[in-house]
Parts: sequence; structure tokens; C-alpha cells
Amino acid sequence: MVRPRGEQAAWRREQLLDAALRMFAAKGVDGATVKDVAQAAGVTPGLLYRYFDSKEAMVETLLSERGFLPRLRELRERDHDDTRPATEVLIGLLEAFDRLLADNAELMAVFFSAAQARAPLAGLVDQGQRLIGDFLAERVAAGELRPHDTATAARTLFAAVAINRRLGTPIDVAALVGLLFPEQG
Amino acid sequence: MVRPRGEQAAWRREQLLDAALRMFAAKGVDGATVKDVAQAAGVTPGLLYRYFDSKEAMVETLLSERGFLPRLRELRERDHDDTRPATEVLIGLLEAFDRLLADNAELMAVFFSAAQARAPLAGLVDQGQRLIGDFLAERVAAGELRPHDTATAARTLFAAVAINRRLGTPIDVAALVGLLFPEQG
Amino acid sequence: MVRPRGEQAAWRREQLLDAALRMFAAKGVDGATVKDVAQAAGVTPGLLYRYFDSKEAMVETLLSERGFLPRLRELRERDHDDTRPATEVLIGLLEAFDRLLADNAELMAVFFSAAQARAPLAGLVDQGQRLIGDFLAERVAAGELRPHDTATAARTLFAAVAINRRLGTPIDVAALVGLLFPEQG
Amino acid sequence: MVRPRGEQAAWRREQLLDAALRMFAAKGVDGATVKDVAQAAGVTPGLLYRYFDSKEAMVETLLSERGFLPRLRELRERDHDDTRPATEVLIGLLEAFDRLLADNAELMAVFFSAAQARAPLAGLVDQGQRLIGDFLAERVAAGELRPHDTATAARTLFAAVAINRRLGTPIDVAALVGLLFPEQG
DNA sequence: GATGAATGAGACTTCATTCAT
DNA sequence: TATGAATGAAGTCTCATTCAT
Repeated sequence: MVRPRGEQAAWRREQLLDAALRMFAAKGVDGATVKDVAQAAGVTPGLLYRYFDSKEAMVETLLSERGFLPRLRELRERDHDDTRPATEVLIGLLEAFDRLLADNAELMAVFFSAAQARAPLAGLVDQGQRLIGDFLAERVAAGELRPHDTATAARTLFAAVAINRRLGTPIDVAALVGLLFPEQG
Repeated sequence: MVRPRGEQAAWRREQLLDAALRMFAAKGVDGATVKDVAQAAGVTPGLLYRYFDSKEAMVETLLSERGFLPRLRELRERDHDDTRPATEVLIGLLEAFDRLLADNAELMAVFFSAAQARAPLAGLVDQGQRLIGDFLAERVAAGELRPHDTATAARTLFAAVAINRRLGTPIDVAALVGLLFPEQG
Repeated sequence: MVRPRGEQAAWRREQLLDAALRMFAAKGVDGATVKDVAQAAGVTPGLLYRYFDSKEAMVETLLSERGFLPRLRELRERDHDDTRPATEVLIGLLEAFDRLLADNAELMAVFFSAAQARAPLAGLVDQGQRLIGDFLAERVAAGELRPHDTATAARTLFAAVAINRRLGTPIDVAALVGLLFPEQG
Repeated sequence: MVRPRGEQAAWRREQLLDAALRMFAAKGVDGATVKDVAQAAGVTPGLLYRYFDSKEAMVETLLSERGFLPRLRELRERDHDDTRPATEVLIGLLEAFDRLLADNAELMAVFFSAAQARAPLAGLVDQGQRLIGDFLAERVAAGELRPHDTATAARTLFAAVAINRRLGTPIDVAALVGLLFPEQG
């Protein structure tokens, strides 16, 4: 297929992905029809096929191009050599992460809805946990935090933020950190 | 419609639900066809409609009749007046909970797959968190555990167990509890 | 796919093939829609898919199950040890062949229309030519016919009958045979 | 619609017809898309519609403008008062005809593929048979060939050449003529 | 109680055609 | 003249659901 090129084409492509994201999140990947997506974008269904090979391809594009990983990496780099106290940095990190999930609630929904999308979801979780775990290990190594099972701690922190955000009942990150590192408060 | 009655009918009904659960978990609610379910049960599609109004009704029945709540309630009652140390009981509780999720992996999948299943899922989480939260509060009141944000702690513990079980990477419950209550070890 | 079984199912299957043959012949394989075929059979399009995997499969079934080869073989066997004069038998053979094509005009049309159906068509021609060629060779060997290029003769006789039948301008078989074997008249 | 004029326009028109012929022959008239044709011509689909009303119109143009008749007429005129022996001229005539079909294999394919192309095909056959029939009649009248059913002979010769060329198994024209006119060898 | 042929609605997708640029 | 984004109609196929047996 010859895909449209040029500036306007790029814009249209993004617009279609936006619409797809919205509909897939709202109705589930299977529940939303190509017609739904087209209507949401204000075009006719046929047009989608000038930009994507299939509905399935739209989902994949969404998952890969709009995945969390790029933004997760940003987070990692930004907070890398922060000199503030560990708990403060950790709170910032978790809040940023929570915000990331909040901003991408629709994408989250697609992650959960996409039929065989267990892999990308696991990848997200894995990356997030590693990000936090590495940070904890650093600060333990630096003697700032008491020695502890940093891997389990990371998984726990991550899980607490993620599942509660997903359920629309965001957790108080400061309280969460205070729970695991009371001595630091 | 006249629904079948009697002993054999009840058995068949359960059999159909079993098949539905299996197929819905394996292929997603939308991905599994009525024919899939019928085949899995060794009957023909038409028969399903003598036991359920629609495919949709099968999902709802699964979600309500086979929900976690009954088994959650069992957990709550069983461990109510346990006299062992708090962390020990907590570990037992979380492990039981983890097992519950493991035993019902298929049901979990349906919970996540069914578009309209957000509410029941939230209910499960809510109940689980309350169960743990109440227990923590009890033991804080009894002076056994240090005063802390028991609600947040409950949500955290629950989340850590649930999400990791869901992802097929179960967490070490003892380590988890040790993380939140190190002084108790 | 579980294909219908039983007597009525077999009947329906044939009925659908009949309808398909009719429509494919009338409008061409590409020109006739599944809906056309279904309507011609007095059913809904969906039903076709209980009996055939796809439209393409219908064409293939038509070409293989309703091919000419079985009937060609009958011809061959029937006239094998005929003791009448060669030209008389030959005329009978060609007439039978002409009738075969006439009776299956629709199938012929499908043969010509089916996208990549060059192979079956070539097969038909090949068989027909061989049938005639073998007969001629026999009678030459028996000294009844003058020695000649029997292969070319067979191809010629076959072609003359076939193409003219196809074009709706059937040829006079006796005249045709008289042309090639004037001494025998 | 204003059709392009001028020299370049005429050239482009031919180029588009070339591309159409190529694609229609390769994939069948229904199988080849307008986009296929445009791509084969190195232009975009929209352009076709400045030169032709529709895809259908392209087929018709191909059938009428690129028909065999003009070249058939050439043949007729060229060999009109040939003084060579009848069989020799006949062989030349059939060979020229065979070559004509070979050169236009693609056009032949379109003739067979296009649903509505029965008429032009019949016309071709008719013209070809007449051409040969007239020649035979001439030579019979001149006393050079024995009296025979020249019409049937013409149809037979024509059919033998045409069908075998179409099937990619060209016939030996000299052998063919020798078959019908052995006394002339 | 159980079957499975049949339906009807709708899903995804393709493609000839148009039209603003 | 030429482009190619966009449309609308239609095509193939799937599937939840019904119903005569």
C-alpha cells in the first residue's frame, strides 16, 4: 500500500489514531468498530485503510507508537542524579508515574483490552518496576536507605500506584512512601 | 421461555458455565463465540439458549455467580479471631488471597476482558482491601502494630499481590509483609 | 468447520452448487456475488458458509466435482470396442462430446471465467484430445484408416467441435469427419 | 468532461491503454483494479478518468480499438491474388493468423475474461473463418482444390489454430493442412 | 431436552470514482 | 495536466440467535 505522505497526511494519521484510541478505550478493542473510529474522526471507514492495513494494525500502532516506554525513559533520565533525599525523589517519581498513567488512561484501557496484548502490558510493568528498583538500590548502596528487598519494594510501589490509578481510585503517594520508609519521614 | 428444571438441568447449567468460563478466559469474551462455548461443553449452540437468554447473560452470570465475593467472605470469617502474631496472620491472609486469585485465573481474565466488568472488578478490589484494612486496624487498636495509615497499607498489600498474580509473576508474600512491618519480623 | 451431514444436507449442497453454477455462468465468477448465488438458491448468504468455506471454495468444488472428466471417461469406455466403421464411431464420439459440452454450457462458461482456471480447462482439452487420438490410432493400426498424424487430427477434431459449441455455432460433425476422411464416406 | 487534446495527450492515452491491456490480461478484467492499471502506467488513478469515462470504457476501447479486425483485413488484402499453390498459401495464411493470435495473447485473454466480450470474440472468429473460407472457395472454383465443404473446412482450420494457441500448445500448421488436403502434398 | 439448519444484522475490507488543489 | 485524499457502495464473511423437528 502506498501510504499518504506529507504534512497533512501525518496530521490525519495522528487524528485517526486519536480517534481509535478514544473508541478502543471506551468500548474495548473488539467492541469498537472501524465505523466507530471513522465516525469519531469524522471520516468514512474506507479512509482508515489508506493509513493502516487493518483494524488490527491500528491497535498495534497505538500500542507501539503511543506506548509508555518512551515517556518512562524520560522519567528515568530526568531523575537520575537527583540530590534530594531519597523519599522526596521517590515521591516525585511515583507521582510522575501516576500522572503518566492518568494522562494515558485511555491507552491503559487499550492495553488491558487488546486481545493478546499481555506482552506489552508486562513490558510496561517490567520497565516501571525496574526504574523504581534501580533507584532504591542506588540509595541503599549510598547508605541513605536501610538495606531491604528493593525488588519487592519496587514491585509493591509500582503495583499500588498502577492498580489504583487504573481503578480510578488514585493512591496518596506520600502516604505510600511513608509506609515503606517511615524512618525517613 | 421455559427453563429446564431438575437435577440434570442444574448440572448442565454448571457445565455450560464451566465451558463459558474456559472459553471466555482463553479467547476473551468477544473473541470466544457461542459456538466455541457450545463445542467446549460438547453440545450444540442452540442448547445454550435454553439455559441463558444470551451470550451477554452468560457473562453476567459468570461474573455474579462465580464472583470472588463468596470466597472472600469465607476468608474474612475464617481468620477473624486469630490469635497468632499479626504478621503471621497477615501473611496467611495474603497467601490465601493470592491462591484465590490463582485458582480463579480464568475468572480474572474474564473480569479484565469483559467490557462491562469494571464494576465487579472494583467491587472485588474494594472488598479485598477492606478485609485487609479491617484486620490491620484491629491489630493497631490492639497495640500490636504501630499506628499507621491502615487504608493505604491495605490497598498497597492488595495491589501488590493482585497485579503480580495477574501478570503471572506472583510476589513473595512474606517479603512483602516484611517490607511494611520490618519491626515485627 | 462442521459441515452439515445427512440426506437433506446433501440435497441442499447440490442445490447451492446448482445456483452457483447458474450464476457464475451467467455473470462470470467475479461478476456474480455470493448474494446472487444465495438469492438464486432462495437462501441467505450466510448459509453458503455452512456448506463451503468461501466463494472461492465453491468455484473449486464446481470445477472438480462437476468437471467433465468423469463423463469423458464414460465416453471412452462406452465406445471402446465398437465394431462399426471408424467414421461412424468417430461421428458418434464427436456428437457425444458435442452434446456433453452443450449439456454443460454453464460449466464451460465457468471454466472460461474462473480466474486461474487455465489448468482445469487444459485438462479437459487434453483428455478429450487423447480420447479421440487413441481411437484414431487404433483404427489406423487396424488398417481401417489411412496412416496419418493422428495427434494433430485429434486436436483438430476436438477444437472444431469445442470452439464452435462454445460460440453457440455448433458444427456439423458428419461434415467435419467427411472432411478429414473423405475416402471412408 | 474536457478530454485532453494534442500530441502528448494521444501518447498518454495509448500508454494508458497499454497498461490496461497488460493488467487486464494478467489479472483478468475484474481482478485488475484501476489502481493496478494506473501504477502500471506510472500515473495516479485519477488521471485515468480524464482519458476514459470508466474502467468499463477502457475495456470497451481496448476491445474495439485494439481488436483483431484491422490486422485481419490486412491479411485478407495481402494474400488476395497469390499465385502459389493453394496449400502453400493456406499454410502462410494460417501461420500469419497464428502469429496474430500469439502477438495478441494479452488481448485474447481480455476477450476471454471480459464478461461482455462474447460478441467481439464471435466477430473475430467469424471474420477469420470467412477469410479462410473465401480463399478455399476461390481455389475450388479455380479447380485447384477438390470440391468440399469449404465453410466447415474453414471453421475447422480456424478452430484448430485458435484454441491451441489460446491454450499455449500451438499446432503444426503444415501438418494440419496436410491432414485436410493430403492429395496436394 | 436437544439439535443444527437457517437467518439477519453487522463487521471488516476493497475499490471505482470524484474533486479540490 | 496531474495528483491523491476522500467517499460511498458494495462485497465477503462471521456470528448471536431462532425454531422446526
